[in-house]
Amino acid sequence: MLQSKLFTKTRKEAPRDEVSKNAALLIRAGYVHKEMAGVYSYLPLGIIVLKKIEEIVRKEMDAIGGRELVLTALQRKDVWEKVGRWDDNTVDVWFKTNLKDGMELGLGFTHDEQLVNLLTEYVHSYKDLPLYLYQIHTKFRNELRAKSGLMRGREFLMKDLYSFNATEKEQDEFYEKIKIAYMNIFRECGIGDITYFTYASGGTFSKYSHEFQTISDAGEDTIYVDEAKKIAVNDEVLNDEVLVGAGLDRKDLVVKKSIEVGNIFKQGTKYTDPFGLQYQDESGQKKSVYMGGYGIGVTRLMGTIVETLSDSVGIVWPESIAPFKFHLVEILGGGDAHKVKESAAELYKALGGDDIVLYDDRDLRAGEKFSDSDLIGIPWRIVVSGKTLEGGMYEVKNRRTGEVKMLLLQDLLAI
RNA sequence: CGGAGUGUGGUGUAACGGCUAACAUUCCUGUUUUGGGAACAGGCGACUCUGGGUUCGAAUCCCAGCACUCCGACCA
Repeated sequence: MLQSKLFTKTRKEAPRDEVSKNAALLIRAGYVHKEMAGVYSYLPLGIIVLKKIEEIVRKEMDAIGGRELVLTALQRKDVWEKVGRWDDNTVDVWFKTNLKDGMELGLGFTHDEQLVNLLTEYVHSYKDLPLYLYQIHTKFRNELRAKSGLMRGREFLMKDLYSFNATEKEQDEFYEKIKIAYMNIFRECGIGDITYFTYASGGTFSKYSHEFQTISDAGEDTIYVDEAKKIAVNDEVLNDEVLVGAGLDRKDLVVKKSIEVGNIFKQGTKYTDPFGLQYQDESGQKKSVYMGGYGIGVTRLMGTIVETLSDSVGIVWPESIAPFKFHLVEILGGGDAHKVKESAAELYKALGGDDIVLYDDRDLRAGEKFSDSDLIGIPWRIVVSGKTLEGGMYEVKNRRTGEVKMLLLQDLLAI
């Protein structure tokens, strides 16, 4: 991608009202635009990152039998009334609207009810199970207070998977698989070593749920971490019973602030029973379906990665989700501009072109280009200039470590 | 929803109740430059959040509303 053609612009200063580190950097680097409190538009650079995160999530969900679908953002009142959750006093994050004829609609803040209701038309037999359905979709929540940039928004992207099993045992087996899939996702997104499997308070059905918490001072949660065992307990359920269940000793725990990047719930028949979602087993007997819900805030995950991995001069993307692998920066001054451009264009192709390389072809001074490069945070910066042409090598800088090396083309391609 | 703070060109800031609202940056033209946000010259860009009030006169003082940020509560 030619940087001159990329619809984006960096800025030296973040807007004064954007205090959170993740949003300030993403705005300055041109990934997102703030529309209002808790509501952000994603610019071309931002959508590339978001899509890469989504692809990691999809890959892991598909690997454990997930099937993707998209439910509607507009939701029916009658479906919600079946479980008594339409009332604003019960659910305080509703955004509601009306059809022209006055009928009330809700903008989905979750899709458990809607999906269960939908499945009553499709699931009747043990042969229809198990079923693992997920979507990556915008959620709307009328938060009393949006905050922390992308972390707690009113409109945000979420991956929500729902499991439907014939037996509790089958669900438990799936639950173990999703734990692994989730840790894979966070590891692939570069925050595996600071993200902890965490015991948390449960829903109505199960005693506990589990969360995935990433250590960060910007977090809203407080957790107690056993760093050796890589397990944590949320402050809200810290008691002896939980500690014993988790195999933890109070004296091994350290208290940390953290961001909840994912959570998983066993919901039992909490939703399936009210909707009458049942199946007939081999003997023709009707039985309840066991359900589970598994969420990852995709945009929150993006914010968390920026929040935890960036440094004083800008964002540091892990290679897996960086918008580009290489940032090719040509420096025209002090050399034969024509030759430098020629060399840069050749290298651009050799490295893989449009999707792999962001090519800073803008006619700017070196300092400004380097600053932009640091801010945007692409893993490898490659400088082509009169200097590098002379030596027949390329200057390669690792954004994360800051290490600078002079490499021949073949070594560069091997990165 | 309770408390606090802040609203001035796109962005960051300035302006005693008193001249045509200033400076920097961004952006546009041109010249000269070119390895860590260059220099010079010229130019575009603001009903000072909105509505009332006080005053000869309001960006400035008062009231109300709205927005944003922070703290708290809340967070299936």
